[in-house]
Amino acid sequence: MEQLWAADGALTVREVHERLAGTRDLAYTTVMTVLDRLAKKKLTERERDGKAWRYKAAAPREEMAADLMRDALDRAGDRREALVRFVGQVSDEEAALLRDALARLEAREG
Amino acid sequence: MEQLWAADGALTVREVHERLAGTRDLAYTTVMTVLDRLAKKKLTERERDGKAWRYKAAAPREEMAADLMRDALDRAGDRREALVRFVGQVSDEEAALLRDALARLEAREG
DNA sequence: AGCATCTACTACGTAACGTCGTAGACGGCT
DNA sequence: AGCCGTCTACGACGTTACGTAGTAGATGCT
Repeated sequence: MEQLWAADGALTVREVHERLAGTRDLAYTTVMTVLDRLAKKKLTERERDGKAWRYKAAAPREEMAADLMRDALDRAGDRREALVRFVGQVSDEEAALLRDALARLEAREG
Repeated sequence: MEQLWAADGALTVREVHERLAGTRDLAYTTVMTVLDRLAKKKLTERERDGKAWRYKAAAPREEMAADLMRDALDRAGDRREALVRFVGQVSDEEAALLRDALARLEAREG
């Protein structure tokens, strides 16, 4: 149900429901409940728009992924070991991306 | 229930149960069920030892963490962006560890 | 044969999640 | 004013995962 991230800005329940109508046949209230629960979990923010709520992702998909990676790392015990294993699993391309990201970080922080 | 990783090698249900007896007051069968379920999920391997099973972690805690990090990354959409955000969240020390791990990888793979 | 040990199977409560329905509030149109 | 459509709030149900545990039955030692 997180294809809401695929959509762009802040959407109302109706809009999300309409966008989903093509691929999935969901009740309007289903979409509502999900959006509401996401909001409760702070994964989504909402603001009033007339009588309706307008939802938008609290953080982009990529931020969520990064958060999950952090969580995983935090449960590792030996961080060094976990990181070593992680980069060992990663594709060459991803390793390059990582190096790049680290380089940028260094540049930004000195 | 994953303090089984804290223990070292392959343990039988009874042994795990005994080790846990100090901190948690669990029924023998509880330990058994958990170990069995972990085995079903391939998180643990078991081999016969007389009539008993002897369980050992299929992968160390750190490997599991690395796997989770991979999973998270795979759900990211834009990997580059996710990695950038991830290194942005990471502590200086962890960034250093990461750099180190990448350097080793490079050395090993050419 | 009897007893201890161990496994397999089942069960129960709780929690999260996807799915949905009903009830009620609010605003526009006639 | 009264009806109708739109939207929300809240509750509900099935499924799955998980922690906990009991019972039944196999197996092996004495």
